[in-house]
Amino acid sequence: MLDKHDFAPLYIQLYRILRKRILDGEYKQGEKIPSETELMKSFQTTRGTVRNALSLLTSEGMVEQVRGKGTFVKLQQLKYSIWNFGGFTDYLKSRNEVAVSMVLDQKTVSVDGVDYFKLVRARGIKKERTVRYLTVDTSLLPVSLFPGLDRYDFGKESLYRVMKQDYGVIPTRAEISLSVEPVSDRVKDILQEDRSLTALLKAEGSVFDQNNAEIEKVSVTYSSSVEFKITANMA
Amino acid sequence: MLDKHDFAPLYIQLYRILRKRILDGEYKQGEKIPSETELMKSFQTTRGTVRNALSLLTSEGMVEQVRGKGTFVKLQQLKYSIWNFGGFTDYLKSRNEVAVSMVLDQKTVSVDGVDYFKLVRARGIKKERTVRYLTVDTSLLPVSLFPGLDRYDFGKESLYRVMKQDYGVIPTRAEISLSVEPVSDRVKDILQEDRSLTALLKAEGSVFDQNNAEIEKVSVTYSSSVEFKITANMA
DNA sequence: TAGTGGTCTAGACCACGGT
DNA sequence: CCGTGGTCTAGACCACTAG
Repeated sequence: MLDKHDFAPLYIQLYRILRKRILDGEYKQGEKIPSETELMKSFQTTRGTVRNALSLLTSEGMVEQVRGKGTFVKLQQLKYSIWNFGGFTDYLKSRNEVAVSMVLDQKTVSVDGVDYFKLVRARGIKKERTVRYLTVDTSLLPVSLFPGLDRYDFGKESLYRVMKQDYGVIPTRAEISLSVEPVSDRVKDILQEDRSLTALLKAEGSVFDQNNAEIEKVSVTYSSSVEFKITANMA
Repeated sequence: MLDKHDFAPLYIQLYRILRKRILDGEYKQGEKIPSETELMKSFQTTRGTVRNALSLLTSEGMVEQVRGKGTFVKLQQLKYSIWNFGGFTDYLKSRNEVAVSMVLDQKTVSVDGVDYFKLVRARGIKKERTVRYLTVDTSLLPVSLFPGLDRYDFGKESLYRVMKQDYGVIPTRAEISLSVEPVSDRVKDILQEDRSLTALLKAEGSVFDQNNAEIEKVSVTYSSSVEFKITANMA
């Protein structure tokens, strides 16, 4: 049931409930979920609120609404085999590579009145005696969620391991926008790119936890030697 | 003024009007546009309709709504978040845009002893009288799977519609590799990119049907105004 | 305090799909 | 025909911003 006095708006509460049911398999892939009218009644709310919740799910690609028929679970989750989001270190370990991180900058910044811990790292792999950096990452982590994060040495610690084990925050979903961006000479040198090259692939977005709270704003510039592969299901 | 008997819903009409004013510079970058209440009055409609229109502009990144202050023009280069594979036409239709295709090349080629129908198209949207091309696509379709495909005019037909309806082939999965690639002046001109720009985002890969048979080799070059968005689940 | 956008209610009519 | 989602109306109260 929805709680009028909850911190979150009703439509967000409903959205979370429906989302959980889908992810838990209560509503299965391709199946019809209750109609807007049914949701209205069972959650004792109005259609506007129900539609706000459903429009969130629709924009996330989790359900599809069809006029005259109903709302169906889509769950076409774009899978990707790609670096970084959700486990650079783990990914490399599974490939029998040794991950290395170099902290380029580390400080507290304020954006729109919110304090963030800003972490800029070059990340790559070590082979024999040589290190090859593959990405330059900038992470913004809310101080409110991760107090004392500046105590860690992220040249040695994995950020995601700390988030999970020491703060109990589990990265669950990432919304990422890709673009081609000009890069500075400094970044080119770090990634061992030729100075004559002008632009690199950049991924920018947010990472969310299981409660759909934004836990990290992230921006990653990829070396041209990285292959960015994704698999998309379009059923 | 909005027309109740128009083909398009009121909020789409209002959305188009506001978008035009922004693109024409009537509302300038960073400026405040009329409040929801003012729009209600001047267009003789209700707040729900106004908010539907504004939420379209917001999701496109053309305006930003700030509680207590107002709605401001963002205009960070209008970005289209497009997932091209599996439904360029459908995607645009869902946004009430008109998709346009221009065939740049069309012939039969042989690769490794296999015959393919090669189709090169520029694809984009039409607004009023102007066409804006967003991608340049190259498709290689096996002649064995699609005999007689050269009869179609893909300046008018949707390739995926023909594949599904006329050949019963349903695109199900795509494996795509992203990279930053130098582009020719010809492509720059088509996508209305500055000549000084050197590289664009390119997606290259294969599309498979429900039986996991490769039905299309594809290569897409994206205009820099396209925002390539993905959602990744990392659970 | 006045104005803004954020949320919510309680209705209404419509176009569409399936019976 | 009925049920579905799509659109629209006409209000309401709230939290936030600014003068």
